[in-house]
Amino acid sequence: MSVTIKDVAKLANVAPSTVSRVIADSPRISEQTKQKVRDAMEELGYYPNFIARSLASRSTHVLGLVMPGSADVVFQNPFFSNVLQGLSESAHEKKYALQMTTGKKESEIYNSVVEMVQGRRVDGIILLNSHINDKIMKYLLSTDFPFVVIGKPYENLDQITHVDNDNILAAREATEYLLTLNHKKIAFIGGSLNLVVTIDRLLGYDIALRQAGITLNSQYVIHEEFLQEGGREAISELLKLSEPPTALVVADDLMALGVLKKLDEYGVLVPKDLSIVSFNNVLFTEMSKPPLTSVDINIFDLGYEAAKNLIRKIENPDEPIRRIIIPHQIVERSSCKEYRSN
Amino acid sequence: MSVTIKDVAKLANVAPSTVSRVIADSPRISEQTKQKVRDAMEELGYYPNFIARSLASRSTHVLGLVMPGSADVVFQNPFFSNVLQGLSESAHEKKYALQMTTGKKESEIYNSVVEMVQGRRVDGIILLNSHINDKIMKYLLSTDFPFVVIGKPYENLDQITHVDNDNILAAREATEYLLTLNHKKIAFIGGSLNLVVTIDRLLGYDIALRQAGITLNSQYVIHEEFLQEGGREAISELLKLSEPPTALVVADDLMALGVLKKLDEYGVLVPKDLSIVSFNNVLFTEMSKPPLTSVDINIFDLGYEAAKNLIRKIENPDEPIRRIIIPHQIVERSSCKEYRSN
DNA sequence: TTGTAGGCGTTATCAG
DNA sequence: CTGATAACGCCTACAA
Repeated sequence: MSVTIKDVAKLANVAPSTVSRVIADSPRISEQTKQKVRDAMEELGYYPNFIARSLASRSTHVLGLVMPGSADVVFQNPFFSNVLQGLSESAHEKKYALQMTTGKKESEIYNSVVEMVQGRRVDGIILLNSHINDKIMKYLLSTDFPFVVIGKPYENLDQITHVDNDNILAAREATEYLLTLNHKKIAFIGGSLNLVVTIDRLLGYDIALRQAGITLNSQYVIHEEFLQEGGREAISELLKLSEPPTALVVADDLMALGVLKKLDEYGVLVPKDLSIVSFNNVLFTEMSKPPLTSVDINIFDLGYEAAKNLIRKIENPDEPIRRIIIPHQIVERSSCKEYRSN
Repeated sequence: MSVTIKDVAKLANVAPSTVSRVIADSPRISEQTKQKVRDAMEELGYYPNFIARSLASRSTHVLGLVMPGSADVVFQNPFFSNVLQGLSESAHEKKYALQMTTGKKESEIYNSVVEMVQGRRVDGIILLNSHINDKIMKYLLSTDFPFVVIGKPYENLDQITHVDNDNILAAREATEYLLTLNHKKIAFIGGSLNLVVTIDRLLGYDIALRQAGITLNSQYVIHEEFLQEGGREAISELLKLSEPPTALVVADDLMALGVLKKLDEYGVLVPKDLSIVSFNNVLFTEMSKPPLTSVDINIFDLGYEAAKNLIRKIENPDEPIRRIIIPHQIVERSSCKEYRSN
């Protein structure tokens, strides 16, 4: 069928094993024969068969990416494209391919992962969306198959290499930014408490308030899905309060966009009546009306580092467990304003 | 190392080939031995090695997705996540994995594709972003390796299975919609003319105008990248005209968002002063201010059908070339208004 | 219905 | 520095 190592060997008058060595650029082959073999490869249009190579070398040079359920809203979030871009670029630089797996239900995804791992389809795995009680993480940990998580594992922190932001600090800073602007009544709108990101950002918010001597008002904390629809629901509840907040910490840009929309419907002006700071700093934050002040978490880097460290781990089993923290910074735009009590 | 077909064979007291047949659920094996073998597999925790299976059967059950350059703006477009979602779901249903390949430059991407194909890494390939003079398409065509394109090939239309919208019609309808609202001065803002989508949408726009007896004003046609930044550049040129348009056909939602932003800066009100209809109907169209009237092209389906038809083609080489057209429909929101001349 | 043996295209381990 | 030869784990005639 297609041209194999044997054909090349024959044409170059060497043994197949020699050709193999030339492919690997082994230093123990004379430049002369190398050239001879390369010419033969060229002439025949030879390309190594990756599958055969994988089988023999027991490594695929493929990274597996576990995606949120295909019906999942997370998919729609620009966050996703951004990590993917980082992962993709990093993998490509190191000559690794990226393979993704999905499923509709959690259990389906779990099975896909098991198949990937046991079936030796990939050399390592990247986990997105760290949440409480993650079975996949536990499984991976039990098989000690190379993997990294983007975000922060809920358990076994010191046994899992992960790439994350310091979300506690980030949320704290975001909240402090609002406090600096003289806001006292600051609400928090976040996604599901099953997600570790939500937990961390809520924590940071809480810490900032405490330090400012403000006790957390439980009516000011709302959890919705990380989707704009969620943000919209949340807002009406807040506005009904007898003492509505003057500022909002929103855990995701897309949600913030929904909030903005809803506020507009209610005739609430941003930032005049209400200030908003959100997270992620995705593309459209500067396109919204008003442009959103958002915490840039450098999503691309999250992906880039994740792939990079996974590959490290694959190629060097003794690589220590690492916790990589990607820096963040508040990007000020026009959704916040100093509060004046009159 | 890990448990193989031989271990199972031994435990079940059968030959390895029998185990192989049980895996393939061959009808020529008695239910009795099947059960016996399955029990053994269960007991040993056996999982077939995909790599070995691929090598022997000469098929990988992997689809290759060729992505735009990793630095490319297209990556940022929600369009991308949406096709991916469709591809992913479809592939998963048929038990195929999805593998992506990137590169920064066109040539790098080309090489990745050749490697994928010659290296037998994948069983078929999905091409995104059809443009003029696509070398990858030509290469694939020359090797008659299974592939489908999402969008419309520029050449060899009848030799390439592709999944597309009727973009000419869609653009025509979008323009007619504006004409119905009494607009006469309608401008077109599109992406690069290298992209077939742009060509088609421009064509549809032109047809609609002609039919309405309006001759195309070349100053009304502007091409920019499919990114919001592009949209913003475009707008200032238009507003400088002595007879600025009263309506805009914008070839992409993200661009339209940029346009909206720019218009806002210039104090132009939408839809009062200017009507806008755009394409794709991605998530944020309903979140913008004002919500955008957009042509829904059912992006998910584009992806879903692409994967589905590629798999068909892989599993049945005699499958005819197909042209699959995904329907579209205008979703009316608040960015268009009837034009009154006074 | 089941077993035997060879092959898929490489890499790896020995020799030499 | 290079050549045999045996894996890698599974599939598939062919034989029984």
